[in-house]
Amino acid sequence: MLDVTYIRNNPDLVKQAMKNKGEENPQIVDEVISIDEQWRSLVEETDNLRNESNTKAKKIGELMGQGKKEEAQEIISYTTELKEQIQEKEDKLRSLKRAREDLLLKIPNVPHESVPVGQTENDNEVFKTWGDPDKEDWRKPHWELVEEQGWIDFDRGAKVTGAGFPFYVGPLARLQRALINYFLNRGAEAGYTELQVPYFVNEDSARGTGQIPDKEDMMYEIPRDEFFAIPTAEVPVTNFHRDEILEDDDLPLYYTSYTPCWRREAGSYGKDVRGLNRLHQFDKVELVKIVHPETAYDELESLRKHAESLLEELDIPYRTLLMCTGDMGFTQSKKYDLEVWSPGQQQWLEVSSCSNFGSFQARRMMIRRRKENGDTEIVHTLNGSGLALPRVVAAILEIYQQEDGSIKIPDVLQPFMGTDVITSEI
RNA sequence: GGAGAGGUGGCUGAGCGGUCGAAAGCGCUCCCCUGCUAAGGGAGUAUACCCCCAUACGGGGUAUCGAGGGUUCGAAUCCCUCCCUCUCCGCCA
Repeated sequence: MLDVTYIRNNPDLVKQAMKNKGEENPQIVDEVISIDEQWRSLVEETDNLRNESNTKAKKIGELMGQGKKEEAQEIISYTTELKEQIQEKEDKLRSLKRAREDLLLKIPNVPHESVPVGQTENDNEVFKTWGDPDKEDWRKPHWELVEEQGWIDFDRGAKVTGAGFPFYVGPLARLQRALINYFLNRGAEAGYTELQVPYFVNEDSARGTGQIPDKEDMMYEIPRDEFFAIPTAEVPVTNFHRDEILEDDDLPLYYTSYTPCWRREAGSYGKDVRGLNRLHQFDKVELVKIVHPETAYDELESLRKHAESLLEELDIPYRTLLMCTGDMGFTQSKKYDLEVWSPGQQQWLEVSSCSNFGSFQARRMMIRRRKENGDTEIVHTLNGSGLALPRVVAAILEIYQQEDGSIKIPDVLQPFMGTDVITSEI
């Protein structure tokens, strides 16, 4: 959510940002400003009436104390009238505020000037390519391999829960655990504090990071207890500091957290959901930063580099995309996607998305910092995956597979695996 | 799940229908005194929003005493619903 004052002072800039992001109705900027104006003038009127009412109520108290009941009674009949007027205005105020809020929630974050303007994924900029994607490849897609070897059981997963909830068996379960450990350790080395978090969150938290309104369809719900299963660790981790005022000394805050993630993925079927490409439950190590507004874009670069370094250490070819305005998402001001090369599928798979949200999330969550002069200021938040497991696993299975169907283990994972190769016999 | 107690400012803790945004203590900040150490004196010290002044500073107002609703001219104080914490019982990893 953007600051209304900011919108009021920069209406054209916000409208242009909306157009660049492919939003169709930039005129809601004008609507917000108009409603805000009405709201503000009504606030003033209402506050004045309340002031009068408060003053009179005190007077009544005084008179009652002195036993002057009749005089008090006169004022009471006046304040009773006042009360009705106030109530009327309060109702109007409430509906104006809600209308303003509804519109504000429809205005996306303003992209940073370094973000390329564009409509679709074709306008994203290839920021960096690392390693050598093998375009002509004999290797099998990971789903064939894992089924042959019995490493991932999609069918039993479907029996036990449903499609998109696989079992990882034996060496594959161990491989995932190795990756989780590796990612968490690397996060710790880079200064991220590890958090173990609740896997269900309440409505306020879902609202804080922007899953609701609008995106509630992505989440599994537990209606009886009014919880949502987290679609990413971002939700509990960022909400960790909701409604807090942080000291400047505390900033920047870096957190990392491993969690399963649950996503309904309603409406996505077809070939890009094969195997590990898209699941309803998957594991992810998430990175979250809460930072001083002035350093946010530098923090985004270091976040991106950290995520990239993980892929480099695993020796997996990847490319980094700088997302264009139209493809970056509603809440982001700048975003990089990291994609690994899948030789078995001959395509790129997204394994991380590193974003700067500016003050957009923090404003909804009221995470602030204390400035030198005592004022408060909304902080900036960032997050990125470091990394999402299934597609990294898919890439490892495809890149590291050998002709006999065994999988070499990347060097950095061997200490966690206790072996340098996995075969069906393990 | 059952029974009881409670949720007040950074913390401790008063207040139980009017003059309470809230005593007192602690902590913190600034100033004064004291030539080290210790101690003493004074002032300040929640958040959000609106208005004035105007971009620093300042002034005025409104709301908030777990959350939401209600009673009342007036609620931290009374009533209702919900959330959370603590104690005992039950259950359990």
